[in-house]
Amino acid sequence: MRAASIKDVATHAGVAVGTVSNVLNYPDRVAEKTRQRVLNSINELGFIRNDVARQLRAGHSRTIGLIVLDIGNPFFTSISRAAEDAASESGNAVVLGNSGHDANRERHYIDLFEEQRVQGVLISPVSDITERLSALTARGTKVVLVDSPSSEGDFSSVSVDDVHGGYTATKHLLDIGRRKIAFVAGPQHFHQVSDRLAGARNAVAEFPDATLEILQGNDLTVLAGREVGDTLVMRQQGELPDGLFCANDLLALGMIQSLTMLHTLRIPEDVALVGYDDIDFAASAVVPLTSISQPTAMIGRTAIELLAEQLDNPDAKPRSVVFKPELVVRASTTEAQSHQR
Amino acid sequence: MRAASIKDVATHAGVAVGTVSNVLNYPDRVAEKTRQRVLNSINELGFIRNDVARQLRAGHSRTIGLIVLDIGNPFFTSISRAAEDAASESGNAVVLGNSGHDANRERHYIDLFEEQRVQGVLISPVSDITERLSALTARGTKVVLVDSPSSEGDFSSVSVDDVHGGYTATKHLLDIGRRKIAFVAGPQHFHQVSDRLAGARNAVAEFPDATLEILQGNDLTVLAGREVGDTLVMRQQGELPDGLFCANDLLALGMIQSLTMLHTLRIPEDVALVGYDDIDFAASAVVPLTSISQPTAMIGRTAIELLAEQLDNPDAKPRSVVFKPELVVRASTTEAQSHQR
DNA sequence: TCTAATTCTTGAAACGATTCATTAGTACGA
DNA sequence: TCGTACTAATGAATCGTTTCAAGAATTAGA
Repeated sequence: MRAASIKDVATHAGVAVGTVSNVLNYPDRVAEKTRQRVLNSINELGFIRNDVARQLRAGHSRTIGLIVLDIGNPFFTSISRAAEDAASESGNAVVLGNSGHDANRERHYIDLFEEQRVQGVLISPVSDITERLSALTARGTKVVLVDSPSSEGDFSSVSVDDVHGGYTATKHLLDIGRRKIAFVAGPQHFHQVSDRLAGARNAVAEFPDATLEILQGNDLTVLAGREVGDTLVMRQQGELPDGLFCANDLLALGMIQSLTMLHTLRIPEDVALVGYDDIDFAASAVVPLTSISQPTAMIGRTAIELLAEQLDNPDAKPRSVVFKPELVVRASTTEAQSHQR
Repeated sequence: MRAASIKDVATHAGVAVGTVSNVLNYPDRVAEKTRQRVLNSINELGFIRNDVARQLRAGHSRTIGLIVLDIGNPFFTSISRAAEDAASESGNAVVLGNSGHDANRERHYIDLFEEQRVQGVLISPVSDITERLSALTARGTKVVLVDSPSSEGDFSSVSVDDVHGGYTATKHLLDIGRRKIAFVAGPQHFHQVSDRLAGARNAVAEFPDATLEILQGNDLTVLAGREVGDTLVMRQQGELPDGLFCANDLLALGMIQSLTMLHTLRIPEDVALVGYDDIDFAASAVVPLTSISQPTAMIGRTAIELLAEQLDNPDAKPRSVVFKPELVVRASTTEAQSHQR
């Protein structure tokens, strides 16, 4: 009941193991007649090549590890889907690990991937693990940072200019006349949060009569957004911001939920709202959400390409690609509520 | 620059390779002094165990393959997260493959996983691939069907009683007095769709004055839901259904989007709405969605357990677990719009 | 001090593929 | 018929572990 090996096939076909291997890898080195005989044996025995043995001999696998911060966030789902597609074009598979913003799980996955001798690791880091990643690189496993700029240029990286995105989002609110801006934050040690806030600050600084308030959420989830929103709706009318910029779309969806609950506040008339990431659910929210679109498909694909670069030319300098995010205007910031899509 | 092997460690520590292996796998077979010496060498050389070689020797990997229908659907994300957690408790890793309802990609992943000699495959099948899966089993790779009942009892399976779920959803609409029911379908060759419809039929049959209409969507996505919704809002007032049951939440969210767009229809007063899956975004929709909750975490975890069962006892009969889904009532079907959560 | 029992350590074999230097076989021209 | 040139096929070595029978070293008991 043991799975058939190349040796079994060789015996069955009456040839040497090397010949079977050639049939699989260099078919035209083998005479037509022999090849047919071997192929028949392969079918008859139900032989499936053992990739583990192949990898051992080759010294590396056909696998790429991807470690994301939150698989429940459509932003990362979308990236991983793109990475998977791009990788499979070159015959590689992507193994997905979900750190869930937990440094221990992150470490666990790095260890696992290194033991599995993956070709490379794409990672959206939770914590500062430059050291661990350098060790990885030193031993030959390539690393590409995803959605995180390379601090010292040690690694290749794909990222999106979050400061610029934060600026764009906030500038848009200011441009439509809002002056009492609030930033709905997530935990500020997430660089995504602090960078977007920095951008918001830059934009507000350009308008002397504008103010920026920070509403602290304790996570980047819908629930956290609702919690922040609930505190907001309790305020006096005059103390409300008229422009809200949320650190991501999940927060923004939670905000919408809270703000529309009592039907006392109108979006965007009373409060205009901008999210970040432009996830699919943002476009299909009941008040379609203006958001900052990140090219997730490009991010995933580029990560794979940067990795391929490193693999093809081991001495290549790491390269960083930074995308510019784009504003997508929808009903949550447009007074004339057009219903077009 | 080649990664250090166990042999390098042995040389460096002045012991035999077998001893290094023992330090890693059976530490108490090795004298304290020797063990320390070996551990030092391991650290100094930055040795990382090569899991590929280990697997080759062991004959199997520590990896489990999971093939889902749509990684963009939070239903599957949630299952895979649970499976991953459960697997990691026993030191196994889950490799995720996304078939995207495409039979070719499905086949591709099965091949890949078999070549990688994964311990087992958890799969939510697109097409009827019983034959291919039987071949897998015959060669020693265990199979567990996920969200799909085992047709002939050939494989272990975890599923949820979709007929019952469809019944429950529809019965709820009938119980709150709705009689003109419509089922918003996805492609009917998805068994999830046809089963839920069957349940809906059963419920409607219990009420002589009730009717059931089928609105055909061409996918199980938010966009498809909007398309169906758009055709619906064009209808005359009298021809509208007063109770809608959507084949899944994504469709339902699209429906809400369309129905509320023109502010001519009220949910639930004019049309009550029930979805299916109870994804996170259902609870946080602006009209919180009544839905049929599936125990996704349990599904993922149980799939891993069923697999473990097969692995521990290769002769164990396949076992099928069927969960009952549960109705979760929210504002989309409750006239007295309570704002509690 | 000697023997027996116990604990440590050794190193070759095995896992299943690929590689590559050799050998075997074939075809052709002289 | 022989030699040359080429194509096919062979099978041992290799990748980095784990396993395990056997040998070496240590300890305990008398």
